[in-house]
Amino acid sequence: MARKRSTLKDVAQAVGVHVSTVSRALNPHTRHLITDEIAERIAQASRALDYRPNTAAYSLRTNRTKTVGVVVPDITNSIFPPIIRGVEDALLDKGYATLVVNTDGRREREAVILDALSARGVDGLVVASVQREDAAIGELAGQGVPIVTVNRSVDDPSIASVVSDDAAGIRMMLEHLTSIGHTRIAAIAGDQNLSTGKKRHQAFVLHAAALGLLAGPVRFAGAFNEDDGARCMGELLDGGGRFTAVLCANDRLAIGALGALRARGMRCPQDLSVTGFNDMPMVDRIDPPLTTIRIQQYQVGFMAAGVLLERMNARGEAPPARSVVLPVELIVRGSTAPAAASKPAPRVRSLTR
Amino acid sequence: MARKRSTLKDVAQAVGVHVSTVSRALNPHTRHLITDEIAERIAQASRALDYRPNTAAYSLRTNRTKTVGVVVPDITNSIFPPIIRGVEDALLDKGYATLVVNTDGRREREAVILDALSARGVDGLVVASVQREDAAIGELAGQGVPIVTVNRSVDDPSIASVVSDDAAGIRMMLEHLTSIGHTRIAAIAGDQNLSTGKKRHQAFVLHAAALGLLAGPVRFAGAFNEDDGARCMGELLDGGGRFTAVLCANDRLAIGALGALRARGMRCPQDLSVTGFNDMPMVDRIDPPLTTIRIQQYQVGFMAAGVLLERMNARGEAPPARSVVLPVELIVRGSTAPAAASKPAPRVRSLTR
DNA sequence: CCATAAAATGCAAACGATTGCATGATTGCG
DNA sequence: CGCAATCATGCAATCGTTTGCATTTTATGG
Repeated sequence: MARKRSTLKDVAQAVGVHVSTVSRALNPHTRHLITDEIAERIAQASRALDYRPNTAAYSLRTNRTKTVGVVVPDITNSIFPPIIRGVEDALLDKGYATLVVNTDGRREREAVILDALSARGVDGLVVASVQREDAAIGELAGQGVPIVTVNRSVDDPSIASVVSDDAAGIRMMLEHLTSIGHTRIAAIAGDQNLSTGKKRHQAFVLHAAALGLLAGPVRFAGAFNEDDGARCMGELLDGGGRFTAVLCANDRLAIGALGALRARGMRCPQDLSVTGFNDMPMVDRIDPPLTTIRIQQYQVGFMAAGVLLERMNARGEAPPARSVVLPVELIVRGSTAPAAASKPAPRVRSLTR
Repeated sequence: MARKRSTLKDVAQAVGVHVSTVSRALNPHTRHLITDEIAERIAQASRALDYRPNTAAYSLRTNRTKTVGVVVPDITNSIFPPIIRGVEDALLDKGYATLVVNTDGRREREAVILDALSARGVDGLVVASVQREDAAIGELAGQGVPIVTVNRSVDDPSIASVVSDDAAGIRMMLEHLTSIGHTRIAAIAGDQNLSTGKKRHQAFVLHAAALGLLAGPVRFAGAFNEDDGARCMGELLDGGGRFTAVLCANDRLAIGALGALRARGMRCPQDLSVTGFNDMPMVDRIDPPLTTIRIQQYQVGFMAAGVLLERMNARGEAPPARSVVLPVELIVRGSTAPAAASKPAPRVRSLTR
């Protein structure tokens, strides 16, 4: 970047030694091969000349790019930036740079994306956009590319992952709801092709039964977004089932659900309690503030980077896939209230159309 | 990344030509030097072998990395992801990868960051974290590094920039407020070392005078965040000046201000109107929904990438610095109401402490 | 049909680092 | 004091591309 970068050769010339000596002196790994005095002079000269190793040359020779790819559905979705931040922070001082790419959840685009990353020869991959069955990921892993999925996981247990404790989160939420008197609980579930969607829904079914409450009607959202949340809430309300709370598979669905509720002139939490999952930024500021499950977004990213480093540094065979699960926390806010104050969902048709 | 990548040599061998011929045939720029028939055979072989050029070797030889750095204060701040997305989208199909780094607004960290980018030899820089006077940026630009600032600009006009029309936004907001009867307007201004803080505040002063209204008390926030917004709002209320609306230099300040307002038992917009700037995601869902100025975040990023490409491709002297200003839009929501309904700020001390 | 210009391809030298091996210097020990 | 072992450094090949120049092939025109 600077006008004229100095190279190993320049430093070697300045000190009067061979370039290989400089290389060794500057590499902590081979530093011990060099006499202290010479090494010191080299260190000084390298500082004086502001020497920076040429990444391209290093990569070409060693076949390591010191770059990792981070694949997310959409960086614009505020669940991901903290995760990315965690990954970057964990990797930066290890000398790794981070290439973030967006798939928009589209399969074809994912192919193009992975192509671009592959062409750049990233040393490893942190993937947040994975589905439960993911051929592309499986193939790459099979080829020996270090991979760790984050936030979501694939069903294949041989792929390392760092996720949040979805099941515990749902259980805690259900316990919270029952503790304030709710017994009829509906759900807006997420995409069952995603581990988060699947796990959360399974937990809902399982723990609802265990707690002896009536799992109410369930709608499955196609995507984890506000529009689908609104649509599902509309369908639930139109469906005529009886319930006093709606458990949503994530915050965005919950936000959409709240919108649909309001559009029909109903109030949360007076008429219906609504819960989310993730504790996205700002959900504490919306109306009503959302009761949700807080996941450790930054930590998840940070740990994923750690697991990835472990795999990238494993010289021989890949270490056994680690599956890290981080604890979650229940955050009670204004969108849930005692069931006593709630009326069952009305059976009336929606007002408009 | 794949087990064993094929190289130019492999393709050359397969076709029975020299590697330089393959190189030329595959490069659109030199493609015309090669006989159509051979070129075609090379194209096929390269496809069959799934040949991908080695980025490291390319970079080493040409001294271009096909990588640009994007420097933001914090990717976690939801104003930036759409900008980054715009940059990435504009650059991806031109074959450029994007390295995003966070400075956290800290100067020392910025140095480290730029170091890391410099070491990686990025071809250009999109900088969103710039201050009005920025030595580091000026120096890099002086060294001939293609740079464009985004969202913010530096005072030095020789640095290219893509920003939103801050002045127009403030004018529109003031016009909106006066149109609904406000005449005494206070302000929470941003950091005057940032172009956005400075420009918006200048516009406030200028247009308030032009509209013949009473620019009320002003507080300067140190950072564009909720905490400082709350603090400033507190000071305004304690200050005892009279005003019916508070114009905040951005949404986060406004959100903090709303919090402080509520903490004192006052209501928005009944007691006081509050306005923001940027139209961040979710500000339409908070309570009350924020009246603000919508900036074209994605477009700003996209255009910045375009300007950068122009500079990176300029072989000889850098083209004259372009300064692009994108239009903004007034979004009226629930946080502003006619002044008639507002009572002047009370002169009482805050309730707690 | 040959000389010559033009077009197509091959050759080889970079780019800047790493690293196995060779060599020269030093040390230790008998 | 000499020989071997050890240590420090130098040598040179290598990674995969690009590209100026040399060389070969083809086309052109007299």
